[in-house]
Amino acid sequence: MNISEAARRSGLSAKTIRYYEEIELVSPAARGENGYRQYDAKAIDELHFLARAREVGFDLRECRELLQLLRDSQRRSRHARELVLEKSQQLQIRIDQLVAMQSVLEDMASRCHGDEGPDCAILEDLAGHGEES
Amino acid sequence: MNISEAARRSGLSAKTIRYYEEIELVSPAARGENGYRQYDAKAIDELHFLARAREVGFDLRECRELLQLLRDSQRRSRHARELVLEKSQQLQIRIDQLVAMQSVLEDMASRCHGDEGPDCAILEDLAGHGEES
DNA sequence: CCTTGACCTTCCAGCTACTGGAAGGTTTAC
DNA sequence: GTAAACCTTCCAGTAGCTGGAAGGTCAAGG
Repeated sequence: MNISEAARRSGLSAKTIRYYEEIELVSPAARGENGYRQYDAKAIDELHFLARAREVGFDLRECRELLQLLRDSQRRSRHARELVLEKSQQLQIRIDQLVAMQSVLEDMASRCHGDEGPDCAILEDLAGHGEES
Repeated sequence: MNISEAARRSGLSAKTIRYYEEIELVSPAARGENGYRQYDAKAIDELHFLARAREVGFDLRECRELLQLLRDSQRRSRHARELVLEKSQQLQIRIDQLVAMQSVLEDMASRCHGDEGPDCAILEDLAGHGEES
């Protein structure tokens, strides 16, 4: 199977697959006579695993760790679970930040006329006249 | 006022202030005899405005636009309001994504023993045996 | 047999928004 | 006098790709 088919099946782009090989996240693909990369089911599984791990928020360093666990028959599931719970906490922190940011935006928008005149609560807010925390 | 004091008052780092000048987000600072950058209250106001805009999620391109509005006495507050509401929607989309990612993580963690053995619902999930959407 | 289009290869550049660090000049305090 | 704490510029690196150029390969149609 060539790289574009591997891309289609794994959920990664061909570019990304080459990139993952370059940074040695996955082992170098086998090559056909013509120099084209060849992928078998096992290789696709690893690529798909990476795509899924990225989708739920793991960065490439963490993906590397997860992939090692996947390959290691001596692994402890506690290890994977810790990685997942830590990531979940990180996401929670980020979510809280975004929610807070959004509520500031909504508050500003609600106090802005949003008309054709220059008076604007938003710009006044951002300029921060009056509040210093 | 020197750059480190400007940094302290605006909420940006000195590095960031120099960077904003380099990319012409702010106009070049005045210089003292010794070549040091000098900041007055007006300059601080703009830097502080940028710090606040960044905090609520605007990227530098958007900050540039907001800064133009701040400076423009002919502005329409509708314009600023649109920017804010659009950004709020973008944040909502990102929040929804993160919440979905987190719920996948929590679900996986809940089904993993997290013990010293190799059996791991998380790794099985990520490997995606059985589901193809 | 030739061409056309869709593949594939490598390599280099660019994106966002900074941050770190080197090398060197200045100012201030003791 | 000297050490600490400023300041300057410039270059490199971060994350995770993505786009594009230049060129090789392959399958189908005329």
